[in-house]
Amino acid sequence: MISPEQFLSSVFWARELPEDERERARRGIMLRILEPGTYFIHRGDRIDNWIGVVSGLLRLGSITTSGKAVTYAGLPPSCWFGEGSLLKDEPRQYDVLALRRTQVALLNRSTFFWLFENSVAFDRLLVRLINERLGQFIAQVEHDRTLDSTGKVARSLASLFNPVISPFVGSHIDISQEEIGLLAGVSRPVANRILQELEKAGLLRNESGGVTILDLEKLRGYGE
DNA sequence: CCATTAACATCTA
DNA sequence: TAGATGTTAATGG
Repeated sequence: MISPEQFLSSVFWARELPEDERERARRGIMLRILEPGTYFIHRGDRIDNWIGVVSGLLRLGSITTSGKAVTYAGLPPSCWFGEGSLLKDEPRQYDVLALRRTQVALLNRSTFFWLFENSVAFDRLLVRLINERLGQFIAQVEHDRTLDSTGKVARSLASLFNPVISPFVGSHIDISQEEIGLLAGVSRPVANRILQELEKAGLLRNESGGVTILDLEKLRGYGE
C-alpha cells in the first residue's frame, strides 16, 4: 500500500476527492517499478488496474504485421491510463513498454469500480481525462495530415506536456531523439534537425537523453 | 523538394 | 563502453 504522503505527492487527483473517498482510493493503490525495455502490458492482456505513471516514461504502441514498431502516445509522469479496458471489460488493444526505469501506481479494479459507482468527484475526473484525450487524438490525426515535419515534432512534444492529462509532468522529460521521432512519425535524423531548430528558436533546450520545454504555448500552436 | 535508411564519427552518462 | 547525438551519402516518392 502507498503512504498518505506518497499518495498526495504522486497521484495528482488525490486532492480532488473528499476525505473518505480519498482514503478508500489510497488503500486500493500499489506501487511497482518497471525496468527499462520491459513490456508492462501486451496487446491482448486483460488488466485489472487503473494505471498511473509516477516517474519515468512508457510508450503506448503496437507492432505491425510486418514487424515494425508503431508509437501512438508517450505516457509521461502523472498520466493515468487503462480506464477504457476496465470499463469495457475488454483486452488491451495496445502494448505498453517502459522506455526508462519507470514507477507505476496501480489502482485495483474493485476500488476503481467503487469510486466509479460512488464518487462524483472521481467521475468528473474520468470524464475530464477521457474528454481531453479524445481531443488530443483527433488533433493528432489533423496534425499528421496537415503539418510539416517541424509542426509534427513540435505538436507531439507539446502533447507530452498536456496539463490536463499530466499535470505533474513539469517542464523536463527524459526521452531520446529517436523516441521523439517515433512519437512524431519522423525519422531520427529529421527529429534531430528539428530539435536543433526549435532550440535555436528558444522553444526548448536539448540535453543528452532529454528535453526541457521553454515555451509550451508556442510549441503547441506551431504551424498556425 | 523533402523525406528515409544506412553508415560512421563524436559525445556523454 | 553502450547508448545518444550529429552528419553525410545514396535513394525514392
